[in-house]
Amino acid sequence: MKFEAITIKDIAKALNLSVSTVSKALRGSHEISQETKKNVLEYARANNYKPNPIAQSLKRGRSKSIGVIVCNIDNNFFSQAINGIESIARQKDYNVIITQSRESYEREIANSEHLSSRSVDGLIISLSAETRCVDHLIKLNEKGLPMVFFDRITDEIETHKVIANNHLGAYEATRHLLQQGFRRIAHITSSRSLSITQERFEGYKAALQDAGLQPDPALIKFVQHGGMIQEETSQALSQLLEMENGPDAIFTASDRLSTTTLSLLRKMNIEVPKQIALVGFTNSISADIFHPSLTAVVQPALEMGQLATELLIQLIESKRPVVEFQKKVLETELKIRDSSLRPR
Amino acid sequence: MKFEAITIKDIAKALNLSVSTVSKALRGSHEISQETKKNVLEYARANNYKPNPIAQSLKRGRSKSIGVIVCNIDNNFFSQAINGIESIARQKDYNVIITQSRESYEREIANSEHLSSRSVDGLIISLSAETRCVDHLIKLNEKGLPMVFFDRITDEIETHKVIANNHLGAYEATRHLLQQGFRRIAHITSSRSLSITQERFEGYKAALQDAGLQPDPALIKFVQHGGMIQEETSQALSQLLEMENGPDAIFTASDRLSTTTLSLLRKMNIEVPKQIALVGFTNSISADIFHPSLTAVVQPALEMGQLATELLIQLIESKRPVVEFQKKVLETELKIRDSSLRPR
DNA sequence: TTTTTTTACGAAAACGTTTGCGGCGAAATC
DNA sequence: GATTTCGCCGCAAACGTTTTCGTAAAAAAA
Repeated sequence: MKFEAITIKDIAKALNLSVSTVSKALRGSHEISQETKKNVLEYARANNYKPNPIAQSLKRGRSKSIGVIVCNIDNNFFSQAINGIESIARQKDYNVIITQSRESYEREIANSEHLSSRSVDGLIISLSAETRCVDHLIKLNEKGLPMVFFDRITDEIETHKVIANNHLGAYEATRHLLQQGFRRIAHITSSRSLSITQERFEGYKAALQDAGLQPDPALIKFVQHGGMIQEETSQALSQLLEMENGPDAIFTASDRLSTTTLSLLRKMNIEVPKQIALVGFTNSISADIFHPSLTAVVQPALEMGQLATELLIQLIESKRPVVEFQKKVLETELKIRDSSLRPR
Repeated sequence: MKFEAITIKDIAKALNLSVSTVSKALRGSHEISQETKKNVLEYARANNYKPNPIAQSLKRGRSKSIGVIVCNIDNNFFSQAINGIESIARQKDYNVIITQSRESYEREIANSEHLSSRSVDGLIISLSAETRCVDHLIKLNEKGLPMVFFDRITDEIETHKVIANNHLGAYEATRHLLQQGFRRIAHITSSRSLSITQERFEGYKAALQDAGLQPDPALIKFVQHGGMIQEETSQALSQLLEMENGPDAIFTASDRLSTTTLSLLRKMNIEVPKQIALVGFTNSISADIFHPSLTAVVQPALEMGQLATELLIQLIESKRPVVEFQKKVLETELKIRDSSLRPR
């Protein structure tokens, strides 16, 4: 509110009461008579009184808001997760401040410090691709700021975590390609430092090994910024295509990476899946109208966001310090479409 | 910060100064000696002092934050616009609180009130599809809360507005279809109450009329929630397809509507553009890997977000009340791809 | 030396709340 | 009738700042 904005003081003056009485009446304290309460509540409602959250924050030391740090909003997985976060937060009367690291370590630090100094009551965070060191978060955590990690997590901080079953998701995707008869399956993935990268990589390798194949290092490409910088993806893809004994299929390990790879293959006039098959992690709602429609490992993004938020609020509102932390693993779903089907 | 968090008081105590002196020193006031300033600054830096923004907000009556209300984050146009908003905001040291109306009038009201009571310094808003009455915003505006509309605007409030050239964008899209030889061009669009709906509708009609054609009301479908509810889109599309003299092309007027329509057509095994051509408004970065690749009117979403934010901050920081308001119109771009090409 | 100006700092109020504590009148207990 | 209890309310401090005003001491002017 800018101009007027009625305060407790105004109510007190109007009703000939003290501010403390009004405050207590509004909060329904037992030490205020029914009649006074009624008067105050009525007057408050009639004049559209809204407590000033800034003052409340200052006084109570909590802001009823939670901060979110993701690498990028403009990404189906994260925007869906944010929908989940928002739905729970609004239900529990918290509000949400969203920030983007854009895969930059610097910005992740800046955002986390900014949020904490703005007194968010807790943090939901998915690490940036550049992040190798989480000291900035450890510091905040030690100061008592509750936090929950989701998707891209770290082992260095003990707190609740929510992830998809990346290992199994990647395993199933790779196995599916193997079942279709592909043998030279390349893997384009994100920064090596990311937990999701490692987990999905392991799943990929496990599937190959279970099929009696050795992973070929030449077929594995790490893209530093997870597809945010198209040039990086393009370079990785070109290297694969220039091999004398190149891949007959590609498994891409992140949302942006998958769409970019498909787009690049199309620009190069490489037919999918005829020349190269493709399976990717993606939460794009348009995967079925791609050309070809894209076989995808989809994560329960909405549920992950919801769960992370529930855990965070639990942490925030817990009376005694929480010492037992959970790592929730939600299942992915493999949606088989055209891009991975062996042409007869 | 939770536990410790060093305050001005702590600095004052440590340096044997008063709080006011420290405060002034930190802000570089001229009435503090160089030496004291140096001491204070040094101590502050050494102990990682960060002013408490909550206290500052309370004192100064401004929060250095701006609120954003869009219908849906999970939408390319809006997530790109938000990227633009965030980039300018961070540059000018504001932070951004994002909320979603999800096309609901109720939630738009709730969000706007919540944001204003949280003392955002200004509002950037794109109206929901359900919104017919903007009294809630008029009230806030009259109270002195600066606001800027973008994309889905209203004539009932005098303030800065940022839109794309919807009329021309729609005109060009329709003309392109006409040039390709299509004659029965349907139009699937959002809620009638939306400014973008009207502007795009007018552009569509103008193109038809300039080609000597009369718009056929039977070919025009208004979808209440702008494609957020798939069933609504599906129904509109079915009605078009069941006509005895149905359309040979469709022009969809919003992001979600376009992808949903393409998806539905594919599910129905209707070939695009062979049986029906398609042009849509969309900012999807994947439009070129759709099947078929989608001819699209794309809006300068990022720039729109940036411009809206610049205008808002201008409004917020202006000394005297602004009375002259601008309506910025940015040009769209028609990206011609396969979905609209007349098969030979 | 006395007066004026300047410099450098502190006291205190204010922003809008919440909350512990003390007080006062009336009812209840003895 | 004196004491205790209890219901109801106000005072004042506190949260961390910013800002106005007052005032010492030092410097400059007389």
